[in-house]
Amino acid sequence: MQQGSKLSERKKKILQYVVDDYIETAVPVSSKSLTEKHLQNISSATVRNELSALEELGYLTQLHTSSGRVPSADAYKLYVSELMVKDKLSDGELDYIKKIFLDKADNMEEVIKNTTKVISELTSYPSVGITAKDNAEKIENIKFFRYRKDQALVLIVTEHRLLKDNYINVPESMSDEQLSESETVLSNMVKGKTFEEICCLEPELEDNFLGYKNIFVNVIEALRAYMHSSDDDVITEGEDKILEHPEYADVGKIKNFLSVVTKKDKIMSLLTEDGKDIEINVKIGSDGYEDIPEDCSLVTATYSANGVKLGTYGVIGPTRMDYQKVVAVLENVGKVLESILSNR
Amino acid sequence: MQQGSKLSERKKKILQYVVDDYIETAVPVSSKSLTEKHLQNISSATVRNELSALEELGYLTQLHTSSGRVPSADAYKLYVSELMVKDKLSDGELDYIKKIFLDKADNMEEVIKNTTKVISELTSYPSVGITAKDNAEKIENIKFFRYRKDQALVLIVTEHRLLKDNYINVPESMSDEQLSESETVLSNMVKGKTFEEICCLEPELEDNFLGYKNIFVNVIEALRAYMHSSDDDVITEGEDKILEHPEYADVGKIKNFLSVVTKKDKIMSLLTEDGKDIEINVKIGSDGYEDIPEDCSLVTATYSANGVKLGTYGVIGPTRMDYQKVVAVLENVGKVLESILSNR
DNA sequence: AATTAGCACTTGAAGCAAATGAGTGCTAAC
DNA sequence: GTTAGCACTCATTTGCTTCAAGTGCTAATT
Repeated sequence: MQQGSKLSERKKKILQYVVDDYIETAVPVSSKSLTEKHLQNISSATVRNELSALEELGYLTQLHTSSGRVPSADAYKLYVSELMVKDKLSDGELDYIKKIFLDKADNMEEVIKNTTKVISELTSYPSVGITAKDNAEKIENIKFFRYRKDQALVLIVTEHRLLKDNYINVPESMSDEQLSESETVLSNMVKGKTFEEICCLEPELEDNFLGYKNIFVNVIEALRAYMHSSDDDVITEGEDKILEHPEYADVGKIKNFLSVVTKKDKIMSLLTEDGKDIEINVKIGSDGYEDIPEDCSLVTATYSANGVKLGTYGVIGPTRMDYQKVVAVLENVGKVLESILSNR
Repeated sequence: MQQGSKLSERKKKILQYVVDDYIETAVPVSSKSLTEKHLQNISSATVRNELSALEELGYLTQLHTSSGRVPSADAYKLYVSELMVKDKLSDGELDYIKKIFLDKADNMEEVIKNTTKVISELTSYPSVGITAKDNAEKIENIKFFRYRKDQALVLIVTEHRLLKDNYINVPESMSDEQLSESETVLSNMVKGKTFEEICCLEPELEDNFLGYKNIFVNVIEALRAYMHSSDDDVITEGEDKILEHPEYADVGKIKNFLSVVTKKDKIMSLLTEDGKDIEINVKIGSDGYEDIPEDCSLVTATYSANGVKLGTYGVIGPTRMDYQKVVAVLENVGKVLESILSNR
């Protein structure tokens, strides 16, 4: 990977203009257009020499000998990390982010859904996200709600979440009092324990369950299933936004794109990584990530609040993507999210 | 609207073959191909005469003078109601339906999600559905679960459902005992009442709330919000399946299609109607429904179990749609659904 | 040594005409 | 009522030319 500093200032400037223009117009950029728009004081021939050098260095490519230049994956990466002028969001956009999260920050599900939604709406690219599911998260309370003779909803309160999608079977012969008692016993037992610790319990082998063994087996089974289910943790939003970009005028490409975005396990593995707070990460398909289509980029940020990792969220779109906007949105969403969740 | 019986048997047969072939191949069908595939005993000239007559009657159209014939909206409607040979699903497909619903029939949400999912997967078209939200559904029980100092989850058990997505604010000053007492009072009060009755209550004006007025106001507010929210009741699945069909090779068309399918209020109004049990209903875009794109069809069925209407589900796709398969899937899903939910 | 003007060369895109062929409609015979 | 036969239509394909945008290279200039 090339170091940006190896390039002369002029080369950097020219490369920046090429990427700027290409992102804006989607048309390969020519030496002539560069001198007309940005570099009136040097001639197109000089620019051609520079472009040729940048091509040699691997930052630019040509579709054919007589076409303008197009940035390479390396160029985009350099652009995001060094060349790009950082964008600021408008006040309206900032207000929009704040409003969304203030309106609906009651439960984690809403927050997470809104995160991908906001990102997708403001960037106009499909967004993806994973919720960090923390094995070390402590359980505070467990409650059963029997809503049918043979079935109960299991409500689990943790440090950061309320889980309410787990169900267990309850023997019809069991009385409400017995169920309530088992709830108390189990609740006391799990209080302060982490998911990991609880999943490792082997109720079959223990004695202190006061006869509620099968209930406990069911609950632990449900917890294990929850911990190992990866599906619900991947959220995508605005997949159809990809259609609005000119490089996706071809149905084959759209299919290819969607076949990746809809594969939750692939998204999962792409987003799972140890990023620091709101550190922007760019992955480009043509750069060896086989789960990202050739002409796509994935730009992500990892969010935390109160030192707890919330998850990794980002945008997936054409390599020719409005990185200025995307980075600005990701950074600001992170800030708002953190500030809102911190003063809970 | 033409009556099928006005057509001679031979015309019906020919029209059926035309629609069959066109659905299969997506290519305008010619007199020659008809005589070769289906009508070896009559000449292509005779078929041409019949086709010409069917065109006169409004069942067929030509793209240009020297192209084959394409069915009109009327032809498709006649095809579905009279001409089409009813398809049977394979044992594998039937097992698939049963398995899905048996695995996850615990809660209504799952059932509903799986309904659209199964329909979409088996037909390979996008599916849509609305859950019948019955004003007259009776509430059996209400429970509060306080998971944070200032907030509680409201669990509502009705005849057919468990609602668990409503939250209320709780004054921090309120003790757990007080909340539990308010729960008992409220639960007794609503037991056996319908949503409609409860939404009409005016807690501000009543006295018998033992000082829990603001909790009750909050709950009723949440219930009203739930009853009036239409968003959650519309479910769509497999929108991307539309890409697999050759008539959607054009991105403009795809956009147009998605702009309709993603508008929940439009879907809502299209699906809201008084259909009988598993009665198949076909709406064709070019037939005056302005919310359906020109070249699209919407095929729906309304499902019930134990005499209670569950909702209306269906498929939206190109007018040139595999109606045989779609109708077979819709009918069978309805049957399985009914049988599973009836012996609860 | 860097810059630039000038020119030859490449190449995709656009436009056009001719050839192709699938399909119809119509007429006259069966 | 059916059918063979033929003229006619029209979208599609193919090959060809022209056009313009853009580069690379060389030689002159600063």
